Amino acid sequence: MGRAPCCDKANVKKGPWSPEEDEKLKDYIQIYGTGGNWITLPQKAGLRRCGKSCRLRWLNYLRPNIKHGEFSDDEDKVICTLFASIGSRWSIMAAQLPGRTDNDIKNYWNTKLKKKMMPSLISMPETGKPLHHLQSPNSLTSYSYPSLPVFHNGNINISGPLSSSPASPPSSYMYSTSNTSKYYDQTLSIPSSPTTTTTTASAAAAASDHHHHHHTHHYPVLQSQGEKDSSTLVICGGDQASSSTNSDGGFHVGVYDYNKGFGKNYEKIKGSYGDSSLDCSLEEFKQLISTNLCSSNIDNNLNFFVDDIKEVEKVMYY
DNA sequence: AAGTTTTACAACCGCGGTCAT
DNA sequence: AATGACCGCGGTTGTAAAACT
Repeated sequence: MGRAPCCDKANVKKGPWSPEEDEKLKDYIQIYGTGGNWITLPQKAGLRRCGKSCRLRWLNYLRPNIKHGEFSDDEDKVICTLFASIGSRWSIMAAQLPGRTDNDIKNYWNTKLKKKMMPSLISMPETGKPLHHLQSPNSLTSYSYPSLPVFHNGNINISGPLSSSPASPPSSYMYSTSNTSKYYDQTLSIPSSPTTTTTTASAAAAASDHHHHHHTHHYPVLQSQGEKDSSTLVICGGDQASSSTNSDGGFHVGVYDYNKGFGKNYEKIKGSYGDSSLDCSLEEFKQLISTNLCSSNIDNNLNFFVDDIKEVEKVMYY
């Protein structure tokens, strides 16, 4: 037999939190902490809420040092960078952006950033062959590419820590926003399935998850290599970039120049450029990948892969 | 000014992994 | 070992505010 039920579902309040409830929760946690048990917390704090709801409210809104309001350009870039390499791992992104929550980032991406980026996706003429012929024959559980080219943009360098938090994840996982223009070799070590970690240390925990039974992938980050201040970004989101309704996994790709925006020679995807372009199917994105990478002016010196552990084609492209 | 549509974001839901009983 | 709750995560929904017609 399991534990006792967490709460009386019929007797808990739902919906927006009142200022009084906020105060109660804040006061309680400031005095007693969460005690590592959200389920008993609401009762102790005198709240008619589910523990899960309290946790969410605290983490996303009441917790100290939460940043609200506009995202900076640097934050935009970090989000784009991470989305390009790891997809919708919002909690990992949040770990790289002090004061931002995964929910914040998720909302920001879905409502603003995606729209900002997607209309400029380049769709090249369908002349390139699909990359399936380059697919790795092996079903690998781990990738680690030496000297991977990484993408960078004018401001983001993937190396040093973004924050100086003592709980910073390993530097191999960190992004900085310094303005120096250098190239770095970089892999991201991210478990294919997030493990149970604390929110603040999720990235570190994820990055150090090699011993765990989860598959650990070293995600290459793509960069157009060329002149020193190239700011071309190859966006190729992971499978989790898709909504849950996409059972075959999402894969987003595009080329973005932070200085100029996306190239102007994009074309409509199945004639649906515009608002509906945001709803491009996975196949369209894959096509985009194929055509872009086979025929684009992006340097061929790219490493490219898709995670086939999750039943998406795995491609290595050098 | 009123009605309609769009946007932004807080909160909920459901899932997978973990853990307590 | 089996069962079922807990936890954290990502996706989705609800709704108030803003923008538009």
